[in-house]
Amino acid sequence: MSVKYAILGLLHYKDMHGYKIKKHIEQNFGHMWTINHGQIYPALKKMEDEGLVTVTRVDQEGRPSRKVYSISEKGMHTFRSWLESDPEKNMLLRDPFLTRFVFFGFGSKERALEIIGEQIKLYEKYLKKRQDNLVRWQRQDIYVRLIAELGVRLNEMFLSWLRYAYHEISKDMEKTRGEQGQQALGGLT
Amino acid sequence: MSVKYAILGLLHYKDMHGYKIKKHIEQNFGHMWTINHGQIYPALKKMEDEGLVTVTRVDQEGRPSRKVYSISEKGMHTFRSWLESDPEKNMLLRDPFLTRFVFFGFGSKERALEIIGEQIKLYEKYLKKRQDNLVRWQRQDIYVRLIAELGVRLNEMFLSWLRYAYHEISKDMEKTRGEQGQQALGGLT
DNA sequence: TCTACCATGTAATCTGTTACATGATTGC
DNA sequence: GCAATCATGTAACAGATTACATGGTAGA
Repeated sequence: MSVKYAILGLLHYKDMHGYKIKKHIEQNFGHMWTINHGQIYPALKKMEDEGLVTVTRVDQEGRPSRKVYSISEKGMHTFRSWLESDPEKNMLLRDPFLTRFVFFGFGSKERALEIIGEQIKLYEKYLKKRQDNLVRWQRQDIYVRLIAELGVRLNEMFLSWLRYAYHEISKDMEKTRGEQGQQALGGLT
Repeated sequence: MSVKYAILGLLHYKDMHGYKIKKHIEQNFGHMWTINHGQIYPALKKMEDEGLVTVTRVDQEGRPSRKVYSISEKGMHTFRSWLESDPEKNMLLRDPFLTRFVFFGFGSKERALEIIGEQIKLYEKYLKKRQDNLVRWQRQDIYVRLIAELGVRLNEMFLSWLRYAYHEISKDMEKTRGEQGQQALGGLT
């Protein structure tokens, strides 16, 4: 369970509660790691049972109370042996937008441009967020800073590709104006 | 099941057997989609039961025989309604290398550089493959060509980041020569 | 008034990974 | 001789998503 080790890693920096862990991952590592709250709460509970973390309930005024977790000695050892051992696993990646993109040739170009336009807006928003991160992480741990830089570069590259794609498809649409239906299908390898 | 729709999409181009589908995805879409054969064979079977595809057994000399799948009318309709409908799902992304990278500060810099060096070699290999794809897809369907371009750009960006990271960490190592242990931990948000 | 955000949790379901199972051929 | 590639499949397990469940506050 890589979620487990990732949480243990984050708890090295500071104590956190489940909701915060999720927000933190989205904010800082969204370009390399996605997560649901349905994974975090059961994971934290299990880690508590295993003695890897300890909990303190913190009540708040006007807000639901938090369960703040701290890493234990045992948790640190567990984390360290994970960090030092282990052959790398494969990357897991599923991007529904790109999966659809491949097959845009079987639908209308107008719809394709519409969907690409939405992605552009979305990634413009992400880019701002990641640029903020970069500033915040500038004087911190070198690895976290490098990860933030990757986030910005990745986002910039993806945005520039999206705009290029938009442009290329528009061009192609003008070229084939008057014609209709699908393009000729290429011969797949 | 996005695996299902992706297979239906591929079968629009040409008939394929399970093993080929896997190879094809790895070769052409590895930068946006990873897959195991343990997903493909059961999916194909299920799709056959649902009447989305038809099968033909093709015997070969000196090799195991293949089960070649073709998309049916029903399969095309199913695919088309998927393509046109549907709000986008979230991206699923898990990169074990980057997850480890974030926490390299808790291990040794030498080990970090070693692991980064391995990734550089790996992505140099991938880059070659993706550049080959780009040439092969140059005159094909615009969307597939654009996806191939994304693959190359993504790979180039990642490689340049890896080299930059390697350099930055080396620099940092020299700066702190003589000192030992970990860096100061930054205050997380 | 309605949406978004804060904050936790569980259960059912859906997906993905790994190991087991088999076995021939090609290239180093 | 050994590893990789071709080719299919299943079963057990691990991991991820969604919906259900609850409920207050802040801002548009």
